[in-house]
Amino acid sequence: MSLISLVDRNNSDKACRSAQRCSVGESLYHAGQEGLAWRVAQGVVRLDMISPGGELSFASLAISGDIIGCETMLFGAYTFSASALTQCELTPWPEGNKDPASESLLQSLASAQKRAAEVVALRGGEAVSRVMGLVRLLASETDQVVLPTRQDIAEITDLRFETISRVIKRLERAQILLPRKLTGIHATRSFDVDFSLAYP
Amino acid sequence: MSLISLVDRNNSDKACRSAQRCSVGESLYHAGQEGLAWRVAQGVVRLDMISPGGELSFASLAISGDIIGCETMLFGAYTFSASALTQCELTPWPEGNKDPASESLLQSLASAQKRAAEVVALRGGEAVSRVMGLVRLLASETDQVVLPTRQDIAEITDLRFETISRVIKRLERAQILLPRKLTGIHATRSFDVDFSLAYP
DNA sequence: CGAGCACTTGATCTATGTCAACGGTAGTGG
DNA sequence: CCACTACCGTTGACATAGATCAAGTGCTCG
Repeated sequence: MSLISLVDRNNSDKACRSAQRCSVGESLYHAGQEGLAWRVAQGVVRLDMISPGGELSFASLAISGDIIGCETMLFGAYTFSASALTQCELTPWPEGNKDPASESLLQSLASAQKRAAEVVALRGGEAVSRVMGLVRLLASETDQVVLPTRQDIAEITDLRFETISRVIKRLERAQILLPRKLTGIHATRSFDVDFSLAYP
Repeated sequence: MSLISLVDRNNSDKACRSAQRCSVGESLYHAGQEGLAWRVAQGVVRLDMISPGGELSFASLAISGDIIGCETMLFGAYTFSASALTQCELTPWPEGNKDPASESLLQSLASAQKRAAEVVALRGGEAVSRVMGLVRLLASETDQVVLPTRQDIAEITDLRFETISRVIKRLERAQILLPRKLTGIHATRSFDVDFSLAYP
């Protein structure tokens, strides 16, 4: 968990009116700021909230199709901070010039509740199954993943990064995760590794 | 976690068109059934989903103001099973005869996301703080709680009931939870105890 | 009375946390 | 170019919170 003051120095936030592509690890917006609501068109977004101690702590995930930041339309400020866990694409919401249709809002509400249940499941049970749960979520439809940092995975699953490191190594040795050093387009950070899932 | 076949034998579900009061522990509806969507007007509801293994596993909480079961309006069946963690009151949703206004849906979406973050927080950190977190959630606005069974608390916080028992006893001895045997109206089960929070 | 359920408590085990050392890869500045 | 710092990741040794197993209490219900 980084201190807010540190996070605030990161000025790479996205805030314009058109569709946005963002790369792994990138910060999208911060709690307390003004801004738009977005639909996650591609990828997985990590949401954090400001804990009583003033640090950012993991709050939830949003994946393809989910709406994030809609609090701004009610309160004029984001409740959560958002960052990209995988490559992702955001489009401003509500879409086009039409009013948010209650049909689509109802769908969003239902899928938000489903998502919540999935995230809750990532924080229960044994370490291996939590990590695999997250990997499956990240890999959904792709079966190729660039994993977030061990620290990110640790905060999402409520484990320690050393544990995550050991778990992932174990999965590699068991040939369940098959690493491939990234050479091409996707590699944004030196330590990025592309994994395929042997048994998705 | 009980098997579905066992749970299905419980026929005490609520399903009529008017406001419903339900007492602690009562089952409200089951995943897969048809039924209405509800607004939780009072109390706290536990939602479970059917895990891969076929058992019911804790999915989320809904508290005063939240909308539950709205999936039925889209899919014709509940995704989750619901049961009352505290005394609670449900009103059919959408309210009255009006269409679900997109304003109120937007609010519901935002508060669902907030709720998700709260539930996630109940599954991280030390045992004591998880339990206290839940107790505070249950006691919000009342500072008097009838706790759910240790087993319920255990499933919500991803701990074991023996651990919950030890934690609660510890909090009692530290005078943070002040037990009072229930005599009156609220006691629905022999083992119910009313707690006040010393430092809410 | 016996069976069932919720709870308590002790003894012991273990998965995960904690601490610490080390390697690889930028990036920065002299 | 090299030294230096800052991350990210791996691995070992050891500590511990919580899990597991087991026994026992009190209450209710038939």
